[in-house]
Amino acid sequence: MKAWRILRPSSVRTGMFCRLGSFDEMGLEGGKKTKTGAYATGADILESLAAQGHDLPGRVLDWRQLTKLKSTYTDALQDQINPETGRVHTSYSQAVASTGRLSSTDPNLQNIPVRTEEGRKIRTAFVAEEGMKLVSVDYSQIELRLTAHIAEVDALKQAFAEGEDIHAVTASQVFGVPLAEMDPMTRRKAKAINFGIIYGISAFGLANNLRITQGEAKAFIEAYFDRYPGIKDYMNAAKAQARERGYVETLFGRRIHIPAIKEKNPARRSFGDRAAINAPIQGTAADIIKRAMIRVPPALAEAKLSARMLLQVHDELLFEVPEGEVDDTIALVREVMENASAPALTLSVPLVADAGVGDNWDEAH
DNA sequence: TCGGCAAGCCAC
DNA sequence: AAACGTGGCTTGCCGA
Repeated sequence: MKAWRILRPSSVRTGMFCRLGSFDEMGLEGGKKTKTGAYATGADILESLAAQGHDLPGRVLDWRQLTKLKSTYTDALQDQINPETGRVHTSYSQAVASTGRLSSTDPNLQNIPVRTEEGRKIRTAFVAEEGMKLVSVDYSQIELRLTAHIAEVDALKQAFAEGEDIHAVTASQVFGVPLAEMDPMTRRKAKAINFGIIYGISAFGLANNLRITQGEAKAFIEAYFDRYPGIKDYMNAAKAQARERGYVETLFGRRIHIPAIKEKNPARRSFGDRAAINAPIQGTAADIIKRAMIRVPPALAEAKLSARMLLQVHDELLFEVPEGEVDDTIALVREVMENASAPALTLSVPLVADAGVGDNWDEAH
C-alpha cells in the first residue's frame, strides 16, 4: 500500500540486552524442556513464571514483543517497498496450504499484527491513497457457520439465523446458564470449545488453552457432544472417510488428501484425525472466499465502481476505494461475499460479512 | 554464502 | 508446554 509511514517504537533501543537467569538462580525447579533438552522459554512458560511473582519473565516478554514487531514488520516491510509503485506487494500461493487456503509470502501480508495495542500500530502504516479509503469486509464466524451446516446442528443453525451471539448461545446450552445471565468466564469457555471443535478438539489442547485440568476439559467436551451430538457424528464420519479413501472433501467436492491418517504411530494418526475434521471446514471457507474474489471485480465493473481489491486474509478482503464510492462498494462486496456459495451450494445458515472503513488498515478493520 | 533445523511468535 | 487446524518470518546455530 502507498505511503508507508516510518514507525519507530519508542521503547526499542539497540544495544539493550540482559542475561536470562537460570531456573536455579531464580529459585525454580523442574523447568519444562524442549525436544533438544534446553529449557523451554515460550510465552506460556514465561507468563506462568511472571504470574508466580517473578519480575524478569514479564520484561523478557515485553522485549520479545517489541523486537518481534520491529524485525518482522517495521524494518522488514519498509525494505520491501517497491521503488516504482511506492507500495508493498505480496505474492500469493494457491497450491501450498493443503486445505486450499491461499498463503502469502515476500512479505507475508496475512499475519500483520492486530491483537495487541502495539501491534495495531503496525496496521496504521497501511494507508489509502489521497482521496481514497481502505475498506475491509470480513466473514463473521464463517467456519462455525459451516460447521453448523455440515454437522446439521439445528440449535446452532437457529442461533445463526437469528443473529445471536454464538459463543454465548453455546455457553448457555452446554453449561445450562440462561442467556440473560451469561457471565464472561462461562462465555469464554464456550468460545474456546467452539474454536477447538473446528480444529478437532482434544482434552489436552483445550486444557492447555483454558489452563484447566485435562479432566475438566474432558468433562466440557463431553457436555458439548451431549448437547450437539451432530458434531460428534460429523467428526467420526470425517475420520472414517479419510481412513477409507485417504481424503476428505469440501462442500464443493474438492478433495483434500490426509496422508497422516494412515500413520501407525498413534500421535501422528491423531494428527491426521484432527486434520480430517478441520480440512472440510477450513477448505470450504477457502472455496467460498475464492468464489467471491472471482466475482467481485466484474461486479464492480458492471456497477461502474473503481475499487481495487488489494488483499485477502482468509476471511477478509481489503479494498482501496474512492471516498465517494465507499457506501456502494460496501453494499456490493457484502452482497457478493454473502452469496458466494450459490448457486453450486445452498447453505442452511446465512453467511454474514461485516465492513469497516478508514484511512488506514487499523481503522478499517 | 547458502540451506536446513530449532525455537519462538505473528495471523486466520 | 504446545498434537486443538492452516500458514510464514526471524534469530541463532550448524554444516556444506
